[in-house]
Amino acid sequence: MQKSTHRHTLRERLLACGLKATHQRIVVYEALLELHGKHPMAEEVYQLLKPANPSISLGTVYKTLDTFAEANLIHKVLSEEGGKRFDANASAHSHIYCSNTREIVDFEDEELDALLQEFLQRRNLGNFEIRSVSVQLTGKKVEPEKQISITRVPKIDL
Amino acid sequence: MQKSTHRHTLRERLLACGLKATHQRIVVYEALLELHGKHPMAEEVYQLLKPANPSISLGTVYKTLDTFAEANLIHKVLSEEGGKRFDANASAHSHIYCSNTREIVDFEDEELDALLQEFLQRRNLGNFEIRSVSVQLTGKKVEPEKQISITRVPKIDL
DNA sequence: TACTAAATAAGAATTTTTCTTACTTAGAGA
DNA sequence: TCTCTAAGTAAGAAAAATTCTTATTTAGTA
Repeated sequence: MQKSTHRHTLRERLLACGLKATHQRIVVYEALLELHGKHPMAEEVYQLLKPANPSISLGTVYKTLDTFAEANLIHKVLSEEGGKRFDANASAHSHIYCSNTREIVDFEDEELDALLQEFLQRRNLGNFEIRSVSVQLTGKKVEPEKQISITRVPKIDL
Repeated sequence: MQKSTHRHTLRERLLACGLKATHQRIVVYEALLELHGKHPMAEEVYQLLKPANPSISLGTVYKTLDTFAEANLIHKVLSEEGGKRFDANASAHSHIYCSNTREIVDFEDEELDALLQEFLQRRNLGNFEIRSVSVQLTGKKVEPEKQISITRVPKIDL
C-alpha cells in the first residue's frame, strides 16, 4: 500500500472519531502504528517523528496522544515505572509487565475478556459506568532474552 | 492500642521483611496506614509526616515507599494520571479508577482472584514468573459525590 | 474564498522523580 | 554494653516527565 493511500485511511479514522485530521495527528498516529507492541512514551514517539517532521513540537505529541486515548483511537497503558505509555492497539486491554526488562507485552485473550465481562455483570457495580477493564500481570521473565510464550501481539491491519 | 505498642508492631513487620527498622521507615509506614484507601503519592505521605517529623526528607519518602513495595509490604498502584501511588493494603490487587474524581478505590474480591488464578493456571505462561495479578476498572461514577456500591475497603488490623 | 473554532509551535514553568555526597544509625558481634 | 559496618538518610542539585501560555496557523465549514 502506498503512503498516500495509507495516510488517507488514517485521516478517515481520525474523522470517524470526530477529530480534525491535521498533519501532526496523522504522523503521530503513523508513528504509533510503527511502534506497535513497544508501548512508547511521548518522547519516543517524538524521536521517531522528528527526522521527517522537524517542526513538530513535543508538547503537541503529548497532547495528541492524550486526545487519541480520550477518543479511544489508541490505548493508554499504565506502566509500572509511572510513565504514560501508549499503543495503537485499542483492543488488547491486558498487559504483561516484566520488571527485569521493563517491557510491556500485549495480552489479548477473548476467553479472559468474556470471563471478566461475565463476572462484572454478576457483580454489577452500582454508581459506576465502566469504560474499560484491564488485567495487569507483573513479574519477571525467566530468560530475559527470550519471549513469553503465550504472547500474541495481533497484527493491526493497515 | 497505644502508639508505642503500635510502633512496636510496625517495627516487627519491617524486620520480618528483612528491612532495618529505622524511625523514618516506621513513620512512613504509619502514615500509609493512616492514608489507607486514599492511594497517596509520595508527596502526600510526606505532607502528612512533616509536621511531626520535620527532619525527614522527601527523597527518603520516595525511596522508602519503593523499598516497601519491593518487599511486598505495601502495594504500588498504577494510576491513570501517571504518578506513582501506594497503599498499605498489600492484599487488594484490583482497583477501580474514576476519571471524574480521579480517585482509586480498592476492589478486593476472592471470587475474582480465584477466577483469574484458575484462568492463568490453564494458560500457563511460559518463560514468565508471575508476581502479581491486578484488574483495573476505568470509568466514571454516575453520581460523583456518592460511593461505588460494591466497594469494600477492608480494615487492616493494626 | 473567507471565517471560526480548534490545533500547533515554542519554550517557559511545573511537577515528579532520581541522584550525589557527606553524615547518621540500626543491628550484629565482641 | 561498646564498637563496627553496612545500610539508611538529609539536603538539595539535577534530571526527567508533563503541563501551560500565548501568538500563530490551519482544517473544515458556510
